[in-house]
Amino acid sequence: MLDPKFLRDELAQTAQRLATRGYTLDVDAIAAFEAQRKVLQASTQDLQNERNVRSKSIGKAKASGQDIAPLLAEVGELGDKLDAAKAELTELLANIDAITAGIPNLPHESVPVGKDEEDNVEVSRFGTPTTFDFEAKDHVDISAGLSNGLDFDTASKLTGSRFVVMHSHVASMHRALAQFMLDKHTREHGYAEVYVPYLVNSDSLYGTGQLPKFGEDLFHTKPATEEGQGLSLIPTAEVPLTNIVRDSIIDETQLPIKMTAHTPCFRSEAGSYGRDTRGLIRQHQFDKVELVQVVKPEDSFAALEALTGHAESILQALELPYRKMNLCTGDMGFGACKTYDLEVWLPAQNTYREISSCSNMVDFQARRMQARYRAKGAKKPELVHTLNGSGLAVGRTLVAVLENYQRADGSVVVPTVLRPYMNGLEVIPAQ
RNA sequence: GGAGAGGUGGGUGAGUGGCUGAAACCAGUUCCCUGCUAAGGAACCGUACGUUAAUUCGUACCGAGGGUUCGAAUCCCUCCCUCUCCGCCA
Repeated sequence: MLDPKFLRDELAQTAQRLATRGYTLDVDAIAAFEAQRKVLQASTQDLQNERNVRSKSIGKAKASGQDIAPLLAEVGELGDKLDAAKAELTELLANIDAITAGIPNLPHESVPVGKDEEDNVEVSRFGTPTTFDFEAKDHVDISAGLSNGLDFDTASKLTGSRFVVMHSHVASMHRALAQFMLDKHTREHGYAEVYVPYLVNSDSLYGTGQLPKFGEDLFHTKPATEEGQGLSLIPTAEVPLTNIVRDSIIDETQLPIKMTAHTPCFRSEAGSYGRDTRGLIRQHQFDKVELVQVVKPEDSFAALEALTGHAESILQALELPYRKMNLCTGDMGFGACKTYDLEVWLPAQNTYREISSCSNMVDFQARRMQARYRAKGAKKPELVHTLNGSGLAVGRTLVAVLENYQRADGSVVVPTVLRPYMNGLEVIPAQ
């Protein structure tokens, strides 16, 4: 959510900046609603003041034994007028809320202006794309030669499409990857490990920006109605981790807060029917190790660089070739002010694919969550800045390892850093 | 799931219809006294929105949402959460 004052005062400028990300701000509607709001709010408060004053005088009159009947008669129609004004104001505020809650974040000035992923800007590259002196297989074919490591048929029997069952060494490598990531972030990068619920309420989803606009991307435990309090499966650990600081005022000395969690993530993938139907790339359920930081406003852009570096360090340790992209205005997520995507090299697809997305949300989520901190000596608490990033998506990392570490005989080498987590196994043998 | 008790400001905790935006204590901030590895005294000390020259004034908020009333932290209803006992269970 944007600063309502800024939105009001800099309406034209806001509209212009939002246009770069393909969002059309209804300037006229907002201006009209705001003008109404100001008048209506003032008049409603005046009515309330009058009622308070009169009620108080009734109380005093009664206490001193006077007859209060005439006073009561005077107040008669005040209540009706007040109720009407309140109702009108409530409706107006709801209308304004509906608009502002759906406005995406403003892009940072360092974000390239562009329409879609074609306009993202490559920042850096690590490693050189893996090449083979045999025809590279994709992870589905590779795993088929490894005791059916990835078993999509059984998963579709159990549940449906876009789910997977993993077997034996592949399952254990999947676990090893998550363990390795958590260990690295907690031991080397200063993140505190956190275990969180996988079901969250709608307040949490509103706080991080999934609601009210993107409810259809989530799995809900019961139909999400307007009043519904049904729980939803988390689409990312960003939701529970970030909402830990919702509705709280943090002492300055507690910042920065750096948290990491390994969780499954559940996404309905409603808008991607034909895309990535093969393999592990786009699943309804996947594991991810998430990084979240809560920082002081002046630190957030430096924190984004650091956090992205933490995610990169996993790819580097696994010696997977990747590139770092600065997302353009048109390709960024709803709440992001600036985002780096990390894209890993997938030989079979002969391309780079997203494996991590690291964003600085600045005060966008903090304002929705009312997450603030108090600086020493400051009278007013100030909104914190929040950041999050995948460190990394475990399923896609498994894909990248299988494809980049495959050998001509169908076996797959286990990356050195994972071997301690896999009982010293050096190679997953072909069947 | 059953029975009972509760949810008040950073913390503890008063407050059952008006003089309570909220006692008291602790923590915190500032000042005074004192000079020493302590203590004593005083003041300040919630958040948001609107308004103002202003820390001025106004409005709202005592788990959330409704209701009763001229007036609700206080009464009624619904929901959420916490605690105790019982049941069940990984």
